[in-house]
Amino acid sequence: MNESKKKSLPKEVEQLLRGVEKVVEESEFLEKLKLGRPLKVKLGVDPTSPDIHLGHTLGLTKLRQFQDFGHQAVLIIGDFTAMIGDPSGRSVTRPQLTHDQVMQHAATYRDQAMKILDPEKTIIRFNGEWFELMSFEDVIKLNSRVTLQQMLQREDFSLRLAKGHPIRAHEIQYPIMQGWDSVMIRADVELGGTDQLFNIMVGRNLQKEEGQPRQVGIFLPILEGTDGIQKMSKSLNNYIGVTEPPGEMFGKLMNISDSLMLRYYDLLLQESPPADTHPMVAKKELARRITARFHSQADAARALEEFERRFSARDLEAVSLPEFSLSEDSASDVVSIVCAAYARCFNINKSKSEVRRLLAQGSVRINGEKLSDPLAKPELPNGIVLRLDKTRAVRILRPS
RNA sequence: GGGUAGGUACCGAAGCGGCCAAACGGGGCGGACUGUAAAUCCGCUGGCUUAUGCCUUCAGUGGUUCGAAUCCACUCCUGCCCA
Repeated sequence: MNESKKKSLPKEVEQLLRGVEKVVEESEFLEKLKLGRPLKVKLGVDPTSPDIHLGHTLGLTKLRQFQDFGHQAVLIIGDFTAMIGDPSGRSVTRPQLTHDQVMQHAATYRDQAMKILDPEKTIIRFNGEWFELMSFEDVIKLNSRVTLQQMLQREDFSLRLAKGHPIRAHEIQYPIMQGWDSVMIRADVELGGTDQLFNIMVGRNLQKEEGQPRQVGIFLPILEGTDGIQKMSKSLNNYIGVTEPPGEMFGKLMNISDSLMLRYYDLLLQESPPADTHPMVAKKELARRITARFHSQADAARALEEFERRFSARDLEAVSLPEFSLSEDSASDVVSIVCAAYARCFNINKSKSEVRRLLAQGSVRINGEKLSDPLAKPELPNGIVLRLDKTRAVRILRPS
């Protein structure tokens, strides 16, 4: 190791461990860094859904940091593990996906991950590469190294056990497979959320048995979803996707609670919110910066401006809205119009009963006036704004 | 394979022949108040060309009954105990 490298090491360690919740084992990590070669840093992702959200970005951002220090990032796309679904933190068996579905997700997933990682310096491996080749005999051998008790100690399983909920045999394969990935790529470091503790430890054990140096587990905090309580996840619908349009991303961020905002500052920006600032102002800043990260400064500035006009000044007229064209002949009632607007402009299927409820409760408005009569056939001149609910409105377009 | 307890709406959970589209809680949604925050309050939460109306739902299929989520038979699924 040369002199300059030696000097920069403390800084490197400090940065790489910033925002990290736990390291197993820190001393081993320091030893590995002193080896003076690029470390193989593994991050596994399961393409169980086509989108990645802010929760995933914690791991990706950390991986990027490793890349920037010259380490080798290995992104494992768990095409085989995704078919099982990680049982971590789950109280029910995940629905099983076909390999085709998984591969479709994987493609979009990779693109999104590369928004954060350096594509030139990232090795991408699919774990199907090795699992596909294993015989049943190999699988049995692999399984013989782990005891059922170890598996069942995990909270998610023991809870299900206690509650009498089923645990299917394939689910306990998951940690074994994830661990085997580490063996196959000879990982030096594996990144993961704190909920990955068990899975990553299995990797360590398997590596040891294979005579490899054990990987170091670096555990990142779990990002709460927009509800502020549960882990951000697609299935709980409390996520902010990295490909969401700027306006939506900004809006979702503005909708979080103040206490969650502190958390997001901490985890996503790795800093504290500005002192002596109104929470709302701080939140706008958070929303702006995160939006800028996944879009552009200009997009973020526009999102902020639109937000202020729309929600602070309550000026729907001046804001860009989806356009809903109404054909001349259709003298439809409000219910059908609103229903169609939801469907065409927002891809949301609302039943007519549901729309009637919204009407009755005063959600639908024109010029701030509530339209509560479902049978009404209101005047809807060209260009007028039809408010559907708190966050959605359309501009009516009539062919002239 | 034997025994036993179960399978109810997004989730948990009542109901155990008519008053059941199904209590209650959670979640979600809408409204009021706000900072698209929190807290609070009110309302909604199967569908339908608003109808003291009709249709589809209580694992599935058949049956008993004027009438079934509720009773019977078989099937499928799950937990627990035994093998």
